Amino acid sequence: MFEEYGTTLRMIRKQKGITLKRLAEGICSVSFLSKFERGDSDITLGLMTRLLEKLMMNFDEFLYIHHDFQPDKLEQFFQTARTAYFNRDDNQLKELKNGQLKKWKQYGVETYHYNALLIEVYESIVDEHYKNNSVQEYDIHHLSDYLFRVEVWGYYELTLYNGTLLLLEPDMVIMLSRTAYEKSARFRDYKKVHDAITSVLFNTIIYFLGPVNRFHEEFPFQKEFNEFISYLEIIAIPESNLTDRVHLLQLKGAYDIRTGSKDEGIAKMNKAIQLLNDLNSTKMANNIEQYLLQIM
Amino acid sequence: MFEEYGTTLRMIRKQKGITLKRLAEGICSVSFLSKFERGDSDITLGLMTRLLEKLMMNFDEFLYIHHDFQPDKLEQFFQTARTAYFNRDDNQLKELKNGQLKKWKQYGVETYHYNALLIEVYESIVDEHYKNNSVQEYDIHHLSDYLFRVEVWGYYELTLYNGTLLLLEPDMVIMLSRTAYEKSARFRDYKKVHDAITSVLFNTIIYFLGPVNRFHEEFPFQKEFNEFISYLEIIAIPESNLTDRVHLLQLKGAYDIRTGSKDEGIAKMNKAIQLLNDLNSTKMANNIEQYLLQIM
DNA sequence: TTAAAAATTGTCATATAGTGGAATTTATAA
DNA sequence: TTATAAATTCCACTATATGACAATTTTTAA
Repeated sequence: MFEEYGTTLRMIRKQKGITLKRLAEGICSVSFLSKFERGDSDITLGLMTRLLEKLMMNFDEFLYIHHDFQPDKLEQFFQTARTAYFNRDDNQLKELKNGQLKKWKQYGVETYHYNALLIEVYESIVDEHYKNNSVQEYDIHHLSDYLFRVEVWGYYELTLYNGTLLLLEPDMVIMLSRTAYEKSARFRDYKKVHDAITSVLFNTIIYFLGPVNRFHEEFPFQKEFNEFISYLEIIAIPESNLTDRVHLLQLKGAYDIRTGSKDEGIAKMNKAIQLLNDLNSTKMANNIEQYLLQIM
Repeated sequence: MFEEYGTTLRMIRKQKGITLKRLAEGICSVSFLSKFERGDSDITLGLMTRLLEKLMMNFDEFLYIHHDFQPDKLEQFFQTARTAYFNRDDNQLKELKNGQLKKWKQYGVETYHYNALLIEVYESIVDEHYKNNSVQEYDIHHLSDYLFRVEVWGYYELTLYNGTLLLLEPDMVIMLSRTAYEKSARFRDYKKVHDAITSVLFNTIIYFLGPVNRFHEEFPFQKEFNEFISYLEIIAIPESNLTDRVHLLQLKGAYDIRTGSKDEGIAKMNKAIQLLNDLNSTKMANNIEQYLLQIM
């Protein structure tokens, strides 16, 4: 049986005060639209597209309403995974992982496998005494293989990579992040994907800076740092995106400190902290403050 | 004939390295998927939903790719209208309007009429010697009637209202903006609509502040100003949305000046300007500076 | 190469998406 | 109320989306 999209459509149509006959005109027959709206028939993608267009509504919004104001399954998956990760809820992580593994075995579709891998990465960070301690090298290799193969990176690939990059080797991160930047180029005007690209670039830079307890060591990634900063500057941050700009300022400050220009770096980070406090974004300000303290 | 969605699906499937048989498993027959992917058949909405889910892709992104990386028709409409408005291109405005009027007459669907109205509002602002000088009162009434009637405001209603509110009477704006705020509540986790709500609230506040050349007059909208500011503060601006926070700071400054607390107001606006300059958002900083100069 | 396996396409049968128009219900107006 | 029109549903029918399985092409592996 099919989902009863029609009833949702009818609700929307009624709200807009459009009669069934008028909506159908030029698209399909009145009798069929009636049948569909009552939930007595599924509908062809082509017809649905044209009906929604006439109702001034896009597919995403329609499905959001239809699913009782819940995001789509893919976003729900990433969202719950992230939430479980932030809450260090290893039970939920395990449950999520098993769900994906089950689907992988059932259908043999690799993407479910990658999803399980993403969660495994989360698990290994949350639980330090993780059985395997590190995620199977074979699996990681499998995932990066996939990412290299895909020709256009969309929301899925970017979000997947974003969650796993912390566990990859530097060489791999350099190549994959560059690939991510290049192969998502066509999506740059599509907000959701654009945000995902930006996020990948930020995480890449954070990766190269390394954990705070190693800030006294030599910094071998100057070239890479500048490469990814330049991607961000040239393409990703419009003047109006102040949040990302503050974030960038913070990272540049950390870079200065990392490479010896302590005073400059501290000045930048303090400026970022001050900006955030001026705008009452105190939690974000505190985070940077903490970070700065740990570095010093 | 139908659009050949199938070929796009095939491309995506191949990229992900998933075999036709595996994608079809549990959803539809192999032979049908093959036929669909070759463009020899349309497909039911129900099947398509499940196929895309398995490919880890949402509808919006799929259609974006299918339409050669162009946004959907609705967004295109609003986008081109706004662009023509900013460029003061009255030829394009006229063309757009006629397109919508034509569809209105052809189908009798009122939404096309509202779209034409939106553009008429733009025209009347761009061309001061506009024939009717002001948009027909009857039409405006018709539009606000619609907005009052709709029970859930989505992206369309919010964007439509956002573009026309400047020409409405204060009483109407108070009621409609409040309605917009309340009746879009269920969408607050849906980014696109959330942004549209925020934008409506900002424009409402700007409306009440009035044009710069009347800043010396009495300010009769204290209550309303505070009402809409509170909506913004409570619900609309998460800590991470610095751009909106700066914008809010600017408006609070303008409010102070408008209501007599000059020094306080100037201080706030200067702070906003400084914040923007610190982040190299010079165009935005200049805009505020211009605004401040005109007020004084 | 070549044989075997895997993946895709073609053929035909059937379920169901979709149509035209009559019948029914609902809204409108006197 | 009652008559009239408008909107929706019902019904018989057609077109096409979808399935089962055989035929063909492509890939894999020796």
